[in-house]
Amino acid sequence: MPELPEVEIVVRELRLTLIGKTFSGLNVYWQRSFRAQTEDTLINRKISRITRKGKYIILNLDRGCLIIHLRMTGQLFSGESENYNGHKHLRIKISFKDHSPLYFIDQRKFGRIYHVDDSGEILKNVGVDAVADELSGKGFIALLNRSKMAVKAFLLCQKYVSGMGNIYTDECLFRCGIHPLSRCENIPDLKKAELYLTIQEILKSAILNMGTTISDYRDTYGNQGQNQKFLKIYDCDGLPCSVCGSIIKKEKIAGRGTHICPVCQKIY
DNA sequence: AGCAAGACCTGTTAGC
DNA sequence: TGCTAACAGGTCTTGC
Ligand SMILES: [Zn+2]
Repeated sequence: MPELPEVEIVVRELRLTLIGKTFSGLNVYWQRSFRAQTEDTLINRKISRITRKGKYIILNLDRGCLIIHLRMTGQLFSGESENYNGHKHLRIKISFKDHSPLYFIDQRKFGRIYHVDDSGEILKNVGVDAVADELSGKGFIALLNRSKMAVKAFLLCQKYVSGMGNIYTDECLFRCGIHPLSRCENIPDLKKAELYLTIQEILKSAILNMGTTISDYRDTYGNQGQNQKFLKIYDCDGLPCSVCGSIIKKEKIAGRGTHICPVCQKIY
């Protein structure tokens, strides 16, 4: 469910509610949702800093860190407004010394919370964050030049650039007129630069719109995003393309449902 | 190297 | 109406 913009919203909210808090309790209701990869205990650890890399949320503690990935249906609720005890999909409840809770709700059980000494092992195969300052247009073009992969698979795999998921990949490729099966290295340089700028623009405006809610996504207060109102290709199969009027089609590419305008998007 | 398919899960919807 | 198959914002692993 959540891609970079949705995770960024969650991270910004967690910074306001969790920084400085000390753990007092941990209840795990679905064992596989929680992985302790350290001998240390969470109780009495204090949250100092909260960061994000791609779709990973990193709670830096006074010793070690807690890394959270929401995968398809994971949700974090601060529990300020509502009580989620007994919720059908409650997998983990974290309590703090000030008695405030953090609930991890996850219908499909794909999400994970890891307690580790160091984030290095989990993040070692995750590429540079798509909206990080370290990723320049030049750097992005250099990555594409080194790959013979289909561009959709390249953007989804997280190894080179992290944070893009199925929605934003389809949106960015459509807006650039690039077919998802195009080989990265074959895309013209001008189009590679356009793709970089489009990714920045689409992801950053989705953050301003508080993320995309198709069905499950909510922020930590339970609010839906607004960005779904601005999607031009994702979930638009059967509708006319906003640019040329052709009927938008859907096919399976890189293992995912992929939305394409058969006229606007060229295969390179 | 790159790709496809299956696994991990539960719930909703489309089609017969 | 009721059953079944397909599908869903994501990784992982395995095997060609
Ligand atoms: Zn079109």
